[in-house]
Parts: sequence; C-alpha cells; structure tokens
Amino acid sequence: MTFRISDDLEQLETFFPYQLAVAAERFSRDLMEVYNKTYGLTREEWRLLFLLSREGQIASNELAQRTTLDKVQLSRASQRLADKGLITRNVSPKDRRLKLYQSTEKGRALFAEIKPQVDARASDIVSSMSKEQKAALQMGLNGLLEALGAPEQMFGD
Amino acid sequence: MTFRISDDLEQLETFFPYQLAVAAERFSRDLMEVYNKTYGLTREEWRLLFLLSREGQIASNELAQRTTLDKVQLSRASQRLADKGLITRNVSPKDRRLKLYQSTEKGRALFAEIKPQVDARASDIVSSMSKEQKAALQMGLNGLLEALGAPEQMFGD
DNA sequence: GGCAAATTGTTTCAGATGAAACGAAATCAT
DNA sequence: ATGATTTCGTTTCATCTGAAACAATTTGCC
Repeated sequence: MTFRISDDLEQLETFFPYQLAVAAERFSRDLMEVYNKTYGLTREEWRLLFLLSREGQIASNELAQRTTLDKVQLSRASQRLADKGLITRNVSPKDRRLKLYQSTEKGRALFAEIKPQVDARASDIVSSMSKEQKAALQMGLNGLLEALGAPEQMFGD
Repeated sequence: MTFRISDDLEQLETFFPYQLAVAAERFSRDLMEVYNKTYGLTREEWRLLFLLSREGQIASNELAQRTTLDKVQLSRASQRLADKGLITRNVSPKDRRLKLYQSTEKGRALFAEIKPQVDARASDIVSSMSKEQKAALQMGLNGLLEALGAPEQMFGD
C-alpha cells in the first residue's frame, strides 16, 4: 500500500479530513458497542462518567473546559446519569448557579466494570497497528489537536 | 509541549480514542462552517455532492461502498440534493430497484464554488503543523484505517 | 443599595437521526 | 413458471440534537 504524503496538496486537504472523520467514527462506533449496546450509556454519559470516576467533585464550569460537552449536553447527560443513580448533582453553595457533580459508589462500580471492556476493545483495534504507526498516529494527532487549538491535557496526567 | 508516545499503554488505549474523536469533531465542525453555515449543506449532502462532482453517473449500490453513507442516509441526502436541483436521480433501466445519481450543471457549479473554500479552511488548520507531524498523521491514520478494516482508496486515485 | 448586563442550567421547538417496518423489484429454488 | 427469499429505496416512529428562549443567580456599575 502506498501513501502519497503531500506531493499533491489538493489531494491531502480534501481526502485527509474525510479519512479522519471516517476513522474517528468507526473507532467511536466500535467502542460504543461496549458502553452503549451493553450498558445503555450515550457517548456523553460515558465521557462524563469517565471523568467523574477519577476526579472527586467537579463544578460544571470546570467540567465544560475539560470536556467537549457544551452546557446543554452536560445538562442532559448529567440528568440521565443522575436518574440512573450513577452521579449526584448538588447546587454549589459558593455560586448557586453552578452545580457540583460527583460520582456515586454505584457509578464508580459501573465504571470499573465497563472500563476494562472498553480498553480491551480499543486494544483489539490498535494492536494490529505497528509500533511505528502507533507512534506516528500519536504524534500526528497531538500536532493536529494543537493546530486545532484544542485545550491540552484534558484528562490531566 | 511533550508527548508521551506509548510508554504507558493504558494511557494510549483510553486517552487516544478520545483525542481522535475530539480532533475529528473539531476539524469537521470547522469545515462545516463553510459548506453548512454558508451554503446550507449537511455533511452527508456535501460528501455526496463531492463524489458526484468528479464521477459521472453512479449507481446507489456502488455509492454505498465508496461512502460511509448507509442506504437511509443516502436516500435522504440525495432527496434533498435533488430538491435543490443539484443532482438528478433516475431509476436504473438495468435494475429498477437501483437509482442512478448524477450531478447537474448547477451542482457542479456549486461544488466548484465551495470546494476551494473548504480546501482553504482545511489548509489553514493543517498549515500550522510541521511537515513531520503531517507525515506522521497521514501514516498513523492510514494504519488506523487499515486496523479498523476500512475499505481503502475510497476516492479512487 | 439598586438596576442593567452577564453567566449558568434548563426547557422548548424544529429538524436530524437510527432502527425497524414496508413495498417494489429482482433472484433463487424447485 | 411460481412462490419464497433477497435486495433495494423509502417511510415511520421514537429518540436525539442544536439553537434559541427562558428563569435564576451573580457581577458590574453608578
């Protein structure tokens, strides 16, 4: 298989965004098989649960920065998670417009159950890539995120 | 900025799919500013118009293979494009279940108008990446697409 | 202090989306 | 040939989604 890196810029610019979208969508769909089909969580719910499971208590304004969720998505996802008893939402005493989100024990337990399965699925996909390809993807993706002006270190480190 | 390539596999599996999704979504959104906000085309409509603008007449079954559109998306997108007079849809004489899609003059003209703007926007983003990053991204993405079992060479070459 | 402006979470409403049902046409088996 | 099965494109229905409107709260300004 041959790759025309950038000798034809026109091709790179038009074809590449499509490749990126296709790859991301397929990957996302594969992972959704786990947390959605099996556990009925939407992508937003899963991301939120993910974040809350490692952090303690997070305010909504801080959450918006660290996720790609806007306030509407956050409101809806958190509402559903709260209905399922996976997280709690409390009005912040400091600023009563804000809400403080926190994972419940049930939420953390569910996360601990799902997480390894999602990891395994992702690992299945990535494992067939060569070490060089993985490294290249990681480097290229970081460069792209930077170019896109994405906030770095979303999940802390 | 530092990149932890893959010394922590756990990180690679969980963090990376998220990065991929974020990058693809942001990129897609940036490009949509052009063909959606300005010209009112959905992503599916744009993809279909893109494909039809360089090919002559394409049957629906062939289209499904070369795009990620399923039959429902194709049906809806083509219907809207036909309503706008950008493409034509004719029942195939060979197999009256199939439909033959073709871009109209108006469709090609609109594509010719939008395309450079989309390219320019994509170029804006990618241009701030180093040559190495671009090459790495292209290589990594191809590897990932292969790992995902994606059909290669979607737009011919 | 008090009122305009800004911020935040939620709701509303129209349009988009996915899964399943459906009807038409072709293919297959006998 | 004929009936069953398969393969299409479309429609339906329920849900999701995004943009704008909204109410509650805080901030800024005087």
